[in-house]
Amino acid sequence: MSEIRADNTPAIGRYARQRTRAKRSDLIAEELLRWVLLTGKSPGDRLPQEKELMEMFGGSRGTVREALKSLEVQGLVEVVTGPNGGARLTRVPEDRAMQLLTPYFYFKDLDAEAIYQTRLVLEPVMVRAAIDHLTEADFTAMRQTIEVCCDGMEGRANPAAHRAAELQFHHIIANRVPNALLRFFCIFTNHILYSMVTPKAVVQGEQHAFAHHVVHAHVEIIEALEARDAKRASMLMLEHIRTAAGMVEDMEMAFHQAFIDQSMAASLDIIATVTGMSAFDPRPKPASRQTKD
Amino acid sequence: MSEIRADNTPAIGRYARQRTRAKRSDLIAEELLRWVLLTGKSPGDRLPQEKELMEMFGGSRGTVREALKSLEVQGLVEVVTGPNGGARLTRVPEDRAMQLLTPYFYFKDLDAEAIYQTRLVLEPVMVRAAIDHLTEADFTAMRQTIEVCCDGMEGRANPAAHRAAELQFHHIIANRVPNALLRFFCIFTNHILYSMVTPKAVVQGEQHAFAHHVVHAHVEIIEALEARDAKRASMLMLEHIRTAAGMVEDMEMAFHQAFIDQSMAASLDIIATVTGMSAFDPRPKPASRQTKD
DNA sequence: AGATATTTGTTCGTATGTATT
DNA sequence: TAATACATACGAACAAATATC
Repeated sequence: MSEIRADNTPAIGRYARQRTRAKRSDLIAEELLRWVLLTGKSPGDRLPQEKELMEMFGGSRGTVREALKSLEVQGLVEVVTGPNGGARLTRVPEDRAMQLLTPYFYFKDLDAEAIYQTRLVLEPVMVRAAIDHLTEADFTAMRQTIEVCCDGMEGRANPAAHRAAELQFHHIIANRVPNALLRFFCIFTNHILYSMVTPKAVVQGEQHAFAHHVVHAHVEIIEALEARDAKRASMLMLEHIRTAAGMVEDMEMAFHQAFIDQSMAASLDIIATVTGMSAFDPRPKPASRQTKD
Repeated sequence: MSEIRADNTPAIGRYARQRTRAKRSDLIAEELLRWVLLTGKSPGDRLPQEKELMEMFGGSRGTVREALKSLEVQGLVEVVTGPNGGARLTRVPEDRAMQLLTPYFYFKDLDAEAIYQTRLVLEPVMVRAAIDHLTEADFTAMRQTIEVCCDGMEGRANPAAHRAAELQFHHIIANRVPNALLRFFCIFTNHILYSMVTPKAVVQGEQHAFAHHVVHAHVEIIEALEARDAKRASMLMLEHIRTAAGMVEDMEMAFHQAFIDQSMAASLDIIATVTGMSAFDPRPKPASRQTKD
């Protein structure tokens, strides 16, 4: 009745139409979170331990643990073993938030154009917002990224590090945007660009012109930033992104279709995992009730 | 070595420094996700069932279930009971993604200024991006939101519905932005505004001037949109947000400090929950082994 | 429509690992 | 070092949901 919506326009603030009946563990997670917020807990405060939770919500150990798992995955609590252990309320770490949002774009077929269009909007604004908050350490770090880029162009740094450095430059600026919402958007955009575009761009050798442009632009931008010339810095950034976007499109870069998080891509042995799951067994298996020699 | 970072600048693509030893269920969740991506599964495809997963990863039922729970919470899989049931790969629903990201801003102390600053950047761009993709149904829906606003001003619609309609107008436009990344940012910004600002703004009666401005601006914007006049529509939107931002600041609106998700705020009996947990017991408790009769 | 088989959901009891004291 | 408190993990059984016949 009070709901207004065009065909596929979901109403704001409406959540998971549960096609299946809500599970008990989900209900408990919800209730627990509500309880935590309403009792005014702050980050660091302890939640009741598992036994108490079992009593409070009338679930078994396994169920309560699944509920806790839910909150843990969302980055809302951390849980540790030992005396004084248990679940503690936490601030959601920034990387966790990005990690949680990334899969949403898995099947969205984001291409370089979409990402660069977004950067074109955000990065100049970002520069204006951050320029008065950049520290000496930031400038030093930014210059370091440029050095790595130079090394990369001459083969003295590996391509992955080179690419990372290019984006790290933007990350350093983004990190000084005071507005948490805007800041997150800036950082996440670079994160997603890094996640999706790195591999192919790095593999191909033809990005020399691209790399050259990046260094040149970054140097100019640093100068404007140090002079605290917001207008010029913003304008340079706009031109930089615009130019880079054009070059990237020319490079006809391919994306990994099922783009894998950097966390995985970094640590993985893809081959081993694909060829046989036998490769898996990080721990020698708890062996709870096996004879121990 | 290859890592370059200013003081608190986290490197892009780096993830949860695990302060505690990784849990087995987390490892399994990670491996499973990797396996799913590498075997080229598409949304809708089935994952192995619990029994198989236990063999694949060498964990007990409970452990495997916690891993599955992790993926489920992230919106990556849905799991159903019955024959041909089990976990299926899914596209992460948009509302799920927003839900996951929202808690990150719990303790960020976002204020109206920050949100409106972000809208000021995004909304005019959003208008340009969406203008060629708005349908007749969209215009109809937008006009309906305006009607509700008018009703609200005259007390014929409840304040909550009134406020929702105001934002729904923007949501309809945002929903037609083709760029998935930009679209998400626009929608999420409105979502967070709705989550944080609604209650107080609605409670206070003094928003009449605000409501009046909104209706006026929205009517003008619709006209420009229907004329497919991107420049004018964008400019009107910019003015609209700027004006609204000023009025909102004057209204000195308070936020709920521990802002509770709409999903919760909607369904909750806060009082009941606070006064006594006894109020909780959505199901009469499985009563697995209790006498039944 | 009803019975049945399949697969997840939940429970209990118990053992193991780990950090604090 | 030993005792303690807590999470982590295992395994077997039963409950509930759902597709198929």
